[in-house]
Amino acid sequence: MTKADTRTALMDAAEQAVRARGHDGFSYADLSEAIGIRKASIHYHFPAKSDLLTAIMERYRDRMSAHLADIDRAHDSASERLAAYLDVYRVALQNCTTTCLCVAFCVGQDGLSDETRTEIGRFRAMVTDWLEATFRLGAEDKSVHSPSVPDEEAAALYSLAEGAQIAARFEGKMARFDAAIAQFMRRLEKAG
Amino acid sequence: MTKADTRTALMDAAEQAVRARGHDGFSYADLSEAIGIRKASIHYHFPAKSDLLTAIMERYRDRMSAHLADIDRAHDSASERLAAYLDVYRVALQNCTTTCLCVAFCVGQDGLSDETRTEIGRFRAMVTDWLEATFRLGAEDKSVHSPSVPDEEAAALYSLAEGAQIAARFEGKMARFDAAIAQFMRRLEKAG
DNA sequence: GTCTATAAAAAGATAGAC
DNA sequence: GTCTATCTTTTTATAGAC
Repeated sequence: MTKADTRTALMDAAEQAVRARGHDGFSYADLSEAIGIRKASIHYHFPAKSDLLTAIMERYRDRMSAHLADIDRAHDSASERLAAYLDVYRVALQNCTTTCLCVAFCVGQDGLSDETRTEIGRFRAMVTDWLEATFRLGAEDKSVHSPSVPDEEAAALYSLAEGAQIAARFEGKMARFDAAIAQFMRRLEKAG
Repeated sequence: MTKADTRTALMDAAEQAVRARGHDGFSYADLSEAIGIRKASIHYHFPAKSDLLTAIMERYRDRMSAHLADIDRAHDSASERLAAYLDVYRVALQNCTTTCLCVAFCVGQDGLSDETRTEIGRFRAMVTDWLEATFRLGAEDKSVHSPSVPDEEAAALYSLAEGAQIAARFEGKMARFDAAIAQFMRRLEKAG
């Protein structure tokens, strides 16, 4: 394993752990067991746990940024883009075993470093901006029914997506996620 | 302080701690400092931490049950009841310093005991049932505009309320909560 | 009921050999 | 880069005096 490989493996294991158990719910010992490396060696890659937490949040933001760009490339209408957005959150549930990293971090955020919280803030701002822009497009291309003001639509859909994850994760049923977003989905013009 | 008083003080401190930092984000040492009692003494009231967590979730369910009954007594229309419901979640934010206990517990739930999780399940079922019944009333009394099927409305509003809490708590702005629910609020008939 | 004393285990982190 | 060894602090919990 190269240095980069080990680093990636550590970040992968840490991200899964945070999403499943929260940032206080796992230790370097857990990662040690997960990827087969000694506890002390992890400190070479990430001196403090907060460095690791910041790194996975930063990576998540990059990933989401790429996701949103892909969505814009793949779909022209606001309705298709918003449906694809919700699908990202749906997939992140991993059959109700995890939430997205942002939801997992936001609870108990008082225990996070300033750096990690800054990353979360950047992530949320990016998603909110994209949603607002997409709802503005929806007002233009008429693909979203009974539209409200874009910033309220953005705030509502973001909250709905995260809340739906919490519910589905707790109940262990993907159907719970789909039920929560069903009403919104009916506001979207079917792709023709 | 009587035994009951100490028990209550411990539960109050624990509930605040879970809502602010998550169930892994506080220890008996924190409670010890908060209420002025030795760590060891806490074990007399709650032998294990999981007993304490279960107790506060159970109490929260009782409190919410009373809340919902109060709402039904105070308001006749579905629209007024749903507005009052959202206000409960608004108040629970305590100026963006805490979420409701249910949101705080649901993230990192894998670390909870079966007993605690059972209590959470009962809580969620109770709230979902009440929301469904209230949306059925809304279909009757026409106080909710463009109604969908009650169970989807219930799932959506529950998720919206919890997601709005996460957003407002992270951003530290009550306005964020209000923005997320604004669209829904406009579907409600103003009280006359 | 609450205290002191204690302990076993876990967590985050560092030093230095290889 | 990863290891062994070590350390400090924290966490949860128990025993027994008062």
